[in-house]
Amino acid sequence: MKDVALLAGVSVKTVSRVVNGEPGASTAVRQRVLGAVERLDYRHNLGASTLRRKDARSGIVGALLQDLGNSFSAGLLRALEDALREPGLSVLAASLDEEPERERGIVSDLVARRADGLVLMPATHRHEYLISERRAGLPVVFVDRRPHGLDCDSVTVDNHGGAKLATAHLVAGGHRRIAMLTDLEEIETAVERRAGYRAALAEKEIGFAPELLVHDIRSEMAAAQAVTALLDLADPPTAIVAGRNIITVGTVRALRAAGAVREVAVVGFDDFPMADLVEPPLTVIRQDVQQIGAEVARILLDRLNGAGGPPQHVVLEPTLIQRGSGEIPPRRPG
Amino acid sequence: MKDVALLAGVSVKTVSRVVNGEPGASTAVRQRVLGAVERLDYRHNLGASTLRRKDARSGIVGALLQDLGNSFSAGLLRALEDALREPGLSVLAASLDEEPERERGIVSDLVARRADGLVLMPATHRHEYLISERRAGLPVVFVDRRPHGLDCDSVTVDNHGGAKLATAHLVAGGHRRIAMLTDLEEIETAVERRAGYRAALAEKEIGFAPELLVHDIRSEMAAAQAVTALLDLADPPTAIVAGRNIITVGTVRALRAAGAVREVAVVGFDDFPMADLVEPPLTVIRQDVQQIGAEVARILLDRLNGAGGPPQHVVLEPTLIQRGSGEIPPRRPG
DNA sequence: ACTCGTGACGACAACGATGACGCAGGATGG
DNA sequence: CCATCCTGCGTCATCGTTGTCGTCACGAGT
Repeated sequence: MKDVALLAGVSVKTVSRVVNGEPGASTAVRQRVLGAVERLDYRHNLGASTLRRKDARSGIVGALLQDLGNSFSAGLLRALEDALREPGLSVLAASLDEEPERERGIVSDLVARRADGLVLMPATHRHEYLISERRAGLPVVFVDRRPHGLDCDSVTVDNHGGAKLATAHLVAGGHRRIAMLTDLEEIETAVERRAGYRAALAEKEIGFAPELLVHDIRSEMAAAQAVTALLDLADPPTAIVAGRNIITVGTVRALRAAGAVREVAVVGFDDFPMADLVEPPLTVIRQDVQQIGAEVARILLDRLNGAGGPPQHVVLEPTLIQRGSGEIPPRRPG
Repeated sequence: MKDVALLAGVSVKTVSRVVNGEPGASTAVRQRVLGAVERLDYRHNLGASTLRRKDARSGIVGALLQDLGNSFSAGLLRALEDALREPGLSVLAASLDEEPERERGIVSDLVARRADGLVLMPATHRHEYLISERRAGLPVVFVDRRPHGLDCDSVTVDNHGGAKLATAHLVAGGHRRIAMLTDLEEIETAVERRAGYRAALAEKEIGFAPELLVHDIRSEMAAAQAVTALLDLADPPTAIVAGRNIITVGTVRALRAAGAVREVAVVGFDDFPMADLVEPPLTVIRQDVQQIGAEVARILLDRLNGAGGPPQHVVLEPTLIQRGSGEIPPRRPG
């Protein structure tokens, strides 16, 4: 910038004025400065600028999601990006992969970068470590999972209601032996979905069969193996609720391998792009990622605009999309 | 930092030493400083730090992809993130949506942020505007599309070869009336794929039928409509090469609507998660996003480590994954 | 002619941090 | 006992930019 000032024959402050489009520079000077900028390939240094400025917005928002490669996180990221672009915010995205250490590391990196806000799909279970950041005025919005030990905004989906909806739908279809497959015990959404499943069974007065509730399933392969084992039971399930994206895939794959794809009903949690083209077309519980992302962005932007008030906890209702796999009737025993 | 120094009874420089883990601070002083840091909730300011430092690495890499919500971009982002995490780099991700203006805007933002490097899946067709950045030492790696008017690293897929492979596979299956659907005329990968299709036809001495080559298809719906129109031809195609992810989806949907899903062969470009569960299972040309991402990261890290030398142009070969949809034989005429 | 306002611009300090250097005091070697 | 080195820490300038305030010229109003 000094060089530009020298070449244009003005002071650095004037260059600053021109670069920032501030008033107080005549057209002639402006032209000279812009010419010099061009000739010297000068680039404004945003870091130094935010350092000096009073309000000091870095223009960065951190998006700490579970896995940027899966369609849920990716869709959410995209929705966030769209809503944050207009106000001039950039998104620094990271995958946490359920690793608490990574979460803490990336959060502290973002704090050091003076991010304007954080969107967090936490891998940790306790969030007290964020209290000091919140007190310092950092807006944090939790997504998909609620904060614990920390009072701050969140946008979640009614997992309990969603799983209940799925299970009740199968019961209404005549099923009594309904299995459920979920992720790690310690993941909150998985716990809620299990609870929803049990609540639906209880409401319909169907006994809970422990052997039909399988958890700690972390991959497609694990899901497929679990399903294969379930089918080998003396009294196998006639329907399955798949607690998550990849579990649904593994489930369908196992059913297909067993030739049971038209015999056992399936309802998956989480919709995905080609679910209607699978055979049979998949009935799913859909969480609207667009809407989730838009809500998160709305809350974050409000906070950035100085909105005070108590934390908001938005809970969105998932919907049941019937496509066929969930409407397969139970096989008549014997 | 001043406050911390005051509370700990030392100079700011000493605080700096402790915070950065530099030698030259006794254990006693270190403890006092860390205590003060804790009490005052002091956070290191990375912006100020990189401003002052000589080497001035911001630790940010920009990833400008087409659409973070689609599985190709998302997978690529994930692969990049994984490779860049270890050397301590964060990824600032953005979707370009084929909009040249957006590309320029985001690039200039990243330059102003002093990003350490750029990964670019360009929406623009000419890249001279990056010459000055390159000269200033900014590493830029193009991905999926080659640079034009600029000599810099790139990692691409052999689109011509991939499309040729798909087409030849259908020809080998006995097809003669093979349609191809591609994206916008101006998108380079689409152009290459069309060329590969025509090359395969020419090589097998099959006449090119203009009515079977449809382009400027931008959505699932457009693809579906195009396919429906193709089926209504007097001499409809017996096989279709779908030039892209969403085109494949639209194609399958239209075939299904027409009840022709077992009559017309389909080979799609780009694999996706549940392609084997679709009915019929989809034969596709797969681009290995993991590998692409890893190559991009490798080149970028080399450049960051000061590797000189001429630009590298890595071209990866896509592979044909046979699953069924591409192996449907042609319907016997009449 | 004098004041006064206004617009264009510059001088200077400061944002938060670190590099270069300096200085005191104790350990070391001859 | 002195020269020398090392350790531990402080002082100062500086990174690139902008907020604050001052200066100067010029035109208008009386």
